[in-house]
Amino acid sequence: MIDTKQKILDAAERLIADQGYAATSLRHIIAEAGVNLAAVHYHFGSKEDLLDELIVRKASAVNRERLAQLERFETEAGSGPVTVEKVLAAFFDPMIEAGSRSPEFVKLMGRMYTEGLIPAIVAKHFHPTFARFTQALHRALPHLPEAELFARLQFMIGAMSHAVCGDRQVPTGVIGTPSAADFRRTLRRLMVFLSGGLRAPATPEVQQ
Amino acid sequence: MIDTKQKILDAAERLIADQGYAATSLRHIIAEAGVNLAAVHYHFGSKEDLLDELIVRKASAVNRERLAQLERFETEAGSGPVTVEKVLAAFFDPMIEAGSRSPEFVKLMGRMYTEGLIPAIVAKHFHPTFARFTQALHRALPHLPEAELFARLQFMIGAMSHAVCGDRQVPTGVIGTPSAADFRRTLRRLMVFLSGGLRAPATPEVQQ
DNA sequence: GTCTATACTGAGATAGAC
DNA sequence: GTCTATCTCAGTATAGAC
Repeated sequence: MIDTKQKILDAAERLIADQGYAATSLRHIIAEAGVNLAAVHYHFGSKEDLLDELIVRKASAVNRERLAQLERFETEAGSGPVTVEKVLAAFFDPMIEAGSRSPEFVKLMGRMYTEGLIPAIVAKHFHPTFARFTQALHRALPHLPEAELFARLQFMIGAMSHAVCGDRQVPTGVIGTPSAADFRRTLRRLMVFLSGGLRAPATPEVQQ
Repeated sequence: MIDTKQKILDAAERLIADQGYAATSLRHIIAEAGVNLAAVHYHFGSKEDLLDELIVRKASAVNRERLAQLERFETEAGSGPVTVEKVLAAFFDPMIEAGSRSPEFVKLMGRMYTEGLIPAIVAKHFHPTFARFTQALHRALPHLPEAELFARLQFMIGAMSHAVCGDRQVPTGVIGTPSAADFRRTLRRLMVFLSGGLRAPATPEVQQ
C-alpha cells in the first residue's frame, strides 16, 4: 500500500504527542498503524528521521506564516522599526492559530523542546525563521548590545518551550492536558511577559 | 571497597554533565569508574535513582542558601513585601555562587531541564523551594491574578533552564562549553530580563 | 554487607528473501 | 515495497562468591 507511510505518520503523531518521543517505541507505533517494523526504516530511515518528518509537515506552514506577518508589519512600518509587540505577535499568532486548529501540533511542539529533542532538528527547521526575527528585534531594540539580545532570545525560547509543554512543575490551575483555550491564554500571557523582559534596560557590566 | 559508591557518583556526574543523561549508559559509567555493573543497582537501585542522588547532593545546599537569603530579605522588609529584584537575587545568587565553584553543577542543572529529566525528580527536590518563592512573588506583585503569576513562574523556569544549558539553538557568541564567567553574566542578564517580565502589567482577558 | 558473573527483556537497526 | 529473522546495545534482575 502507498499509504503505509501515512499510517505510520498518523500513528506516530498521536502517540508521540500523547506519551512523548522517548516513551513511544517504534514497535508501539507499528502496532497502532498495523504495519511492519521494517517499514518504518524503509520509509524514514530511523526513528529520529520519522520525528523530523512529523515536524516538517507541521511547522513549515507556521514558519511561513510567521515570516509573512513580519514582512507585512515591516512594510507598514516603512523605514522605521517594527515594535517589539508586533514582532512578538508575528511570531506567536501563527502558533496560536495552528494550536487552535490542531491540539496535537501544540503537544508535539512542546515535546520537541521539553524532551531536549535533537537540537539538530530544531536548528534545521527553525534557524532561518529565528534569524529573521532576531534581525527585527535588533532594530526594535537598538540600545541592546548584540550579546544581550542573543541571551534574551535564549530566554524567550526557553520560556516558550516550557510554556507550551504539558508537564508542569509548579501548579498552574490547569489539570491534565491543556485545552486549545488554555494554550491560547498561556501564549497571550507569554507575549506580555516577553515584551516586558525584552524591553528591560541593558544589564550593567560588572567586574567579575 | 567502601568508595565504590563514590566512584560511581563521580564518574556519573562527569559523564552525564558532559554528554547528557540519555546518552550516558550505565556501562559507560562503570567502565569509567572501574566497577561492576550490578554495583550500580546495588547502591542506587536504578539509573534514575542514581541521577536522583547526584541532584540531591548538589542541589540541597543551593536550595538551603536560597531560602536563607529570602528569609534575610523578608526580615529586612519587616511587614512589607520584598521587591521582585530581591526575590530574584535570593533565587539566583546561590546558583551563581555554586556555578562559580563547580561548573559541573551548572551543566547538570541544565541537563536536568533540557532533557526533560523526570518531572518527579524535579518536583521532589524543588517544589518546597518554589512554593516559598511563589509566595514571596505573590506579595511583591499583588496586582497579578494567581493564575497569571503561576504562568510567569513557568516562563521563568523555562528561561532559566534554557539559559543554563549548553546546547544553544541560536548563536550566542559563546562557542563550546560556557565558562563560569559566561554563566555568571548570563544569569545576571536573566535576572534583569525576568524582573522586566514579572513586572509587566497583567494580561488583559479577551473573549476567546 | 559488597560485589561479580551472567542472563533476561525490550529497544532501534539491518540484511536479504519474496 | 514488504516482511522475517537477526544483530547490537540498552536497563534490569538474580544467584551466588567473598
